[in-house]
Amino acid sequence: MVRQASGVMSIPATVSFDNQLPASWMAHYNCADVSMVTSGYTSRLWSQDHHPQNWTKYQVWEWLQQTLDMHQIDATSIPFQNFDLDGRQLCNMSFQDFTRSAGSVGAILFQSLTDLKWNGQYGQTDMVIPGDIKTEIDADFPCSILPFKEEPSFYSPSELFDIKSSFQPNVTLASPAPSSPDPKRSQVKRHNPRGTHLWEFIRDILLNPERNPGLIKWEDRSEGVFRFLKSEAVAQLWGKKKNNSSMTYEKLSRAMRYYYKREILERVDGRRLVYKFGRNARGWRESEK
DNA sequence: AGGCCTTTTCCTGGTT
DNA sequence: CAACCAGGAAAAGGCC
Repeated sequence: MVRQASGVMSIPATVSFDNQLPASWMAHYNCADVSMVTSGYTSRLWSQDHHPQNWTKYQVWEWLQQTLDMHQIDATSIPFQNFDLDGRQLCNMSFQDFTRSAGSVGAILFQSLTDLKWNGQYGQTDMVIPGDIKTEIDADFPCSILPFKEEPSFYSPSELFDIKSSFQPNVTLASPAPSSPDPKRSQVKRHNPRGTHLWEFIRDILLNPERNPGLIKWEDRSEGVFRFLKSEAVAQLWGKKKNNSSMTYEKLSRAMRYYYKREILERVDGRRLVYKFGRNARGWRESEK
């Protein structure tokens, strides 16, 4: 049987980088309003009225992640702890500081920051994404589509609600960063970026109510119970993300059922299209203190 | 190269 | 009957 290529990306289930983030980042992350972070955050991050100079450490971290994602650079290839800085400190770094802190990737980071400082927008120089949706795509799909699609515009603007996972630290980075900038480790590593797991994709739709066109809704926000309103539409969107035009709710739901065993989801009996986040699902609570 | 992991695909059978 | 739900089985791909 010939099966369709799907361009699947996956992340080891066991990855966690909670212990790699500087304490200050985690503190910020824990205190952050998740809905703010996932919806308007990225656009605010790039906007003129939020100059890099004024970034918090957490925003620096966000920028770092998104820039790496844009360039398909493995996040583990740079020592994140060298960027435990706020925006002011970051803006004071010279080109040499960047290369010292991140090897060859430092040049890319320097370029990104320079663009943001002077243009208020990144990607003026080398991005191939056309038009007005560029920034939005970059921000919203930091690690999903660029690597496989030459033309990310296959996402129509209406589909550009945030499907992003970058705000969730425990899935985006895979392994401990090296303690010092090793030139070999710091080389640009062109491999497939971390994809988003299905449950994260679902979660991120839920966390963007204002931009989620009635696909999934919370049934019980505090308990993590949610319901699919447009099951096939969600499946189609998931399929698009995976470059798989034959995705259906039937198949998506099979993948969802595999999460029961791993306690990422809990079964909700007797209610059609209803699921509940389990103890191993992260990042969906309003406050995760 | 091979094993692990997360889906994807298909299927049988049951339920709403 | 259509749309779901439950899982088994096998395989696709990606990653290490």
